[in-house]
Amino acid sequence: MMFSQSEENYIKTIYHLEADFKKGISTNAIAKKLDTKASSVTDMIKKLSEKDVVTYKKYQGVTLTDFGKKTAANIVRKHRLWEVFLVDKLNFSWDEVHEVAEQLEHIKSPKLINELDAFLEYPKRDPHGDPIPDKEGNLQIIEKSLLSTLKENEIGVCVGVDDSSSEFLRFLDKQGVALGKQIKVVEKEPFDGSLVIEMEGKTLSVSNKIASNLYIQKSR
Amino acid sequence: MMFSQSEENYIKTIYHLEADFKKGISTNAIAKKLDTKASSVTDMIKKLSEKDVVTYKKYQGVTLTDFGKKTAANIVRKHRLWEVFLVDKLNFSWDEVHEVAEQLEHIKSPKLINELDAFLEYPKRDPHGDPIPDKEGNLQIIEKSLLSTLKENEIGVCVGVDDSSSEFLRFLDKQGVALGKQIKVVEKEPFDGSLVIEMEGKTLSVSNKIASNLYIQKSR
DNA sequence: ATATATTTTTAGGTTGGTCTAAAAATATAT
DNA sequence: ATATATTTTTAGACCAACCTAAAAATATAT
Repeated sequence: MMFSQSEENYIKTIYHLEADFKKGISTNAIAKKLDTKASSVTDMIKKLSEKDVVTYKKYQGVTLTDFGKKTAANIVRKHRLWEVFLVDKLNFSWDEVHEVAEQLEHIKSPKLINELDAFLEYPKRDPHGDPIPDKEGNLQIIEKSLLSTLKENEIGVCVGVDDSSSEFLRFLDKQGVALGKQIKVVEKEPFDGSLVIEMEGKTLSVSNKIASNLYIQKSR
Repeated sequence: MMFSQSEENYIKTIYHLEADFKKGISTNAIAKKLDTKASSVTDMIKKLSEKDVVTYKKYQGVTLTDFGKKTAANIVRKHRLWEVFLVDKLNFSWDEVHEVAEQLEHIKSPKLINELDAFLEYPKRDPHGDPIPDKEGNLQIIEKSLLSTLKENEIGVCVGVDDSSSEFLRFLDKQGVALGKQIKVVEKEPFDGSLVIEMEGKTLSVSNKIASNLYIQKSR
């Protein structure tokens, strides 16, 4: 089955929404993510339902079928592999990759994506720490916690970001925060939720907003 | 100015046709190349004319403006750089690259293409020997002659193909013919236009059809 | 429980890119 | 030079993907 770019964008969006909110994704939620109107979403949902990508009952929201999930995982796989390519080979920084990967993910060629995977030496994560689904659509889940949920003296490694907006990522760059770096919570400030952390010997203070968008894999 | 994929395909097609037949490309010629109907071409031509990509007088065919030429060269640049990438980095063979490059050429990101160019070490030719336009749209012309026009005992290097169909390219692969190989015409057979050549010490006979699709840069 | 607000769907319209069929312009042949 | 053939354009339609505005269904508040 072949999908248009537009269809692929809907499929991917529903996939991401399901990861956050389980089943029954609302028309409005999709419309908001894709920056379209609810009526457009209804139209597309009907088409995707015809194609057995989603199950749909009027007014009850939408859920990906197994086929839909697999299709979505494949698009995400392509998106994230391209992101790795852009960062590792073409000197993009992690805040620049998204919009280009949004285009590249729609290129249709199984050989291309398999060869790219091999060329990049089968990466497991994209530049933001998100896992790359394998050919079958399975993706390994990592134990990760928001930095803001760590207790004092807990130690972990930075493995991902929740918000991946350019502003946030550039801010992290400026602070010297990057994936793989070890972080130790030195002190938590109950007043505003900010916390003092230690990273590469240096001590710095991060606001609650930052801490709620940084994922840490706890060491134990 | 931003162009749709469809517009870009028309622009590129007109560019290639102009390279072969100078100015005033006919509606039918474009329709044939793009495998569409003449009426569709007329519609699109009007739009491209509005956007100052082509000059157009009813019934008189179409010619690219300077702006159109530059736009076209940029698309061709992208197409050919991607072809180099596919062959050099992803193990594609020269007969497999075209349709994927047809998709990749529409990706919009100046940074992407400049970094790709650098990553590939500024290649001057694509895998079929065709020149890659530079950022300004200039492309270096090489002195090349069809193998069929060489005289006996003339020597040259294989620098390109005219027909780049998969069948032809795979045939060349089978014969051991590749870009950069030195070829010497040993004998010309006036009867059927076939000729005997010497390549890497081996002697082989090639039909006129082959010889009329292989470009040689003469040594002198 | 009823009224009000919100969400979702329907109905109908727009745009880009395509098509067919017919009309108009140009080219070719005798 | 006129008739015929070919090419090109126009007119009108279709489809995908979007839109607005109104109607229908569902959710919320008192």
